[in-house]
Amino acid sequence: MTNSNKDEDQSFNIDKFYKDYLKGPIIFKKREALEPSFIPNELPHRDYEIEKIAAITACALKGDVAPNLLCYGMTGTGKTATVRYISQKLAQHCKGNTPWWIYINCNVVSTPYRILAHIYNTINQKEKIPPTGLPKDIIFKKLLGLLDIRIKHSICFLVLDEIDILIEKKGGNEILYDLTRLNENLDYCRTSLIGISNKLKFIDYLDSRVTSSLGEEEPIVFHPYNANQLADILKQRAGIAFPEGIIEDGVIKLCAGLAAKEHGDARKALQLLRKAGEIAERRHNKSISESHVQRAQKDIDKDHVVEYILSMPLQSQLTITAIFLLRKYNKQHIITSGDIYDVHSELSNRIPGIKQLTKRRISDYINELALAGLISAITTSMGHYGRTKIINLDIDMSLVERVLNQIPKIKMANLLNIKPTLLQTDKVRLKNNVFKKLL
DNA sequence: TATCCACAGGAAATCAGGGTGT
DNA sequence: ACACCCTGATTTCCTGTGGATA
Repeated sequence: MTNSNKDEDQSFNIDKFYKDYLKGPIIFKKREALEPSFIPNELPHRDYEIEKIAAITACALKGDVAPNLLCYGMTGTGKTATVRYISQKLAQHCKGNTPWWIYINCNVVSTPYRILAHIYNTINQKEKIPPTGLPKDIIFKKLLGLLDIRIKHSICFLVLDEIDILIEKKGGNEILYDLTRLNENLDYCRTSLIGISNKLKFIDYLDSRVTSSLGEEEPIVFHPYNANQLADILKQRAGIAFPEGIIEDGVIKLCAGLAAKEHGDARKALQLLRKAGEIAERRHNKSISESHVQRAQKDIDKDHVVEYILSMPLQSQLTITAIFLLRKYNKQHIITSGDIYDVHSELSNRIPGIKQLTKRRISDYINELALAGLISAITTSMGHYGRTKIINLDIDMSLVERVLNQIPKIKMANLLNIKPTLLQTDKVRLKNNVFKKLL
């Protein structure tokens, strides 16, 4: 994995490991069946939603444009899967002009320019639009031409997944408006938009010009699955993914129950089952038991934290390092955003090529960390002593230390062993005493 | 009751780094 | 070489704020 555990792993023998691995019992028959991208032949408990979307999109079979459409629902309620399922079915029943489906995940393809370029590049694999450099209106015109020439008299569905993220950014409303007006500028081809959103309230931020066009049809709401429904989904997928008799009694129920607690997230349920299977596989067990699921649950939470921290920009990692140090060297100390700023400044001075940031920027980083659930930050007024955020680390200190140690620049500068100068002053001690009284 | 602290957080501007066509 | 484009990160500028204190 990393070279940080070198000492413990000295005796690791990779050849033996692979040989043993192959000798172990077969747990998976088809692992992909548990992946979020897998679309099964049947989607249990989504009949109502399938029927509605099928009704709205059916006119594409006769070559007519379908009205634009919005799908709402929390993560793991089957929105994307349902839309993909419909696209497959529609293609099966189409004679002649099969509609095009272009998927855009607005979390990945996140700017107006890139959305236009992505659509263009999906249709035209030969001559691609560069990732940056051209004016937007040029791309728009090129796209119009391409749609008329390549797609001609067919229908093109543009699926905007996680559309709420697009709206939050500047220019999001404009690009949506442009996309809703594509048909007015096209001679032959016709396009329909399907927006998929995790948030219900995102429609409030929508430009009224966009709302009227995107809200032609009543939005389709995907309700969370309950534990029984999740169990049905798991049984179906487990039947594909595992050979018979691998799963012990109660495993499905446990996965379903755990995921039902998290707003009925089917993705989480499937992830649990897959992870449990992988743990069983690694331990050379012949079947998957409830203890594997419990272990999987713990691993998933930890993995999430580790992955998140490692994927953050260095400045953000330094912010959490600052919080870590404040906690490490003074357990009683109340941490405020000002403290974090001071320590962050001290740390950034120790890493070559890293700029000291402003308070404003640190404030944003603190909010991001809080949003990710790594810390909690509560704005509190200390009266005469000002208004600030009181910050607490919400994850295990030893886990933070281990992860931060994996970041080369932090490890090299030995940041985790620096006692912040801030904590060595009397100023902070006095402030801390006043704050404690007030709280 | 006015004051004042230490920020919160919105909006717009700026900068650097990727690119374009001419 | 040059003028221009797009993006993401950050800075600058700004107004707002809850409640202990004088």
